Amino acid sequence: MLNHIESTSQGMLIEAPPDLVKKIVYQIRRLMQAGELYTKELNKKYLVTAAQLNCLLALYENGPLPASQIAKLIMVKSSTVTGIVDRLELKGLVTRVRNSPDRRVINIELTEAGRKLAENAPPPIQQRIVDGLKRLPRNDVEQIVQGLNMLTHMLEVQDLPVE
Amino acid sequence: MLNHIESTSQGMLIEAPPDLVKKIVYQIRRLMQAGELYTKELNKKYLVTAAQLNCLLALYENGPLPASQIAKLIMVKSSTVTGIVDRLELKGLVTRVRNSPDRRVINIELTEAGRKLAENAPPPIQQRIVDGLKRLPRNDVEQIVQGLNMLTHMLEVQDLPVE
DNA sequence: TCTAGAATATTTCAACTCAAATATTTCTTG
DNA sequence: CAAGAAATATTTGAGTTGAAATATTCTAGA
Repeated sequence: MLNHIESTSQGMLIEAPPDLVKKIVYQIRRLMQAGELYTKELNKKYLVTAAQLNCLLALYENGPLPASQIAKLIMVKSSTVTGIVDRLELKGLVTRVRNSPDRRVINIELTEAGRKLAENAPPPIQQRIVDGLKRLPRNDVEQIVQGLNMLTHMLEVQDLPVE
Repeated sequence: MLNHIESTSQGMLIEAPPDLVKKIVYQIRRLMQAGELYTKELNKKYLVTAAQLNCLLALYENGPLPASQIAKLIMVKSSTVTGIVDRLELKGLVTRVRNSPDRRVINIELTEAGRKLAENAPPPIQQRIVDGLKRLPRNDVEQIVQGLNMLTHMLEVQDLPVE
C-alpha cells in the first residue's frame, strides 16, 4: 500500500516496475533462507556448519592462516572467525599456534582430523547449486552470474566498509 | 595449495575454466553480507532491525496478523517471529491480542507508534536495490530477475519444507 | 629511546535464525 | 463422546553475525 512510486513527474522515465523490485528482494530473501536451512541440515548430518566448513576448506586450500586472513577469505568479520575457530578447535579439527615472528598473529592449522574432513568434504552449499546448474545451458549460467554481478556491484558501490 | 591448477609441472597452463559456480556462491555470500551490514546500520540509525522493519511493514500493509502469517510473509520460521515480536512489543510498536474465536491464535497489531514508524518507514533494504535498479535499463533488470529466478527455483526444488 | 598509533586477536553484547520440545486449543474419527 | 492428530504459539539451545571495547604486540617518528 505504499512503496509504489510508479509514475514520476517526468512521465517518460523508464523505471523498474515495483513488482520486479519486490520480486528481486523476495528472491534474495529466499536465497538467504535456503542457505540458512542448508547449514542446519549440514550440521545435523555432518556435525559441521556451513561457516565451519568454509573455514576448513579455506585452510585446506591455503595452508595455515591467521584469523584475519580467514575472515577475508570467507567474507566475515574477524570477531566472527574467533567463534568459528573456537568451535572447530573444540572438535579437534584445527589448532591455534603462535609461530610467527610477529607475536600478534596466531596461525590456525588443520589437525589430521580436520584435513581428513576437508578432503572428503561433505557437500558444501555449492553442491546444490552445482547440481542445479548442470541442467542449465551455459547461457543461462552466464546470465545468473551477470545478474548477481550487477546486484552485488550495485550494493557494493554504497560504502561497504571492509573492516 | 590446491584448486589453483594454473601451473602444472609441465608449465602447461590448464587455464582453470572460469569457475562460474564459485563465482555464484561468492556473490551470494556477498549479497548476504551486504544485508547483514545493512541491518546493523539500520538498527543503529533507527533502532529497528531489518527483520523488525519487515515485520512492521507486513502489519502495515495487511492489518493485524497472527504470528504464523507474519512468518510466511517475511519468510522466516515462526519461532523466529516470536523473538522479533517480543522485541517490537518491548519497544511499544506492536501488541499481542487474543481476539480470535480460535483461542490458539494471537493477533499482532501495530500500536500508534508502530503505525507511525511504518508510515515514514526508514529505508528498507529495498531502497538500495531500488536506487541501483533505477540506473539500469529495463533489460538488465529482467535479467537479474531471471537469474535469481533460476537460482531460487533450483534451490527450491530440493525439499524446502515450508513448515 | 619512548611514545603514540597501527595491527591482531579476543571478549562482550544484542540480534537473528532454525530445530526440537512443549503447551494449548481445535479438529477428526472411531 | 473420547482419544489421537493437527494447528498455533512459545521456549530452549546452539550457531552465526557484526559493532564496540579491550588486550597485546609491533612500528614509526620526535
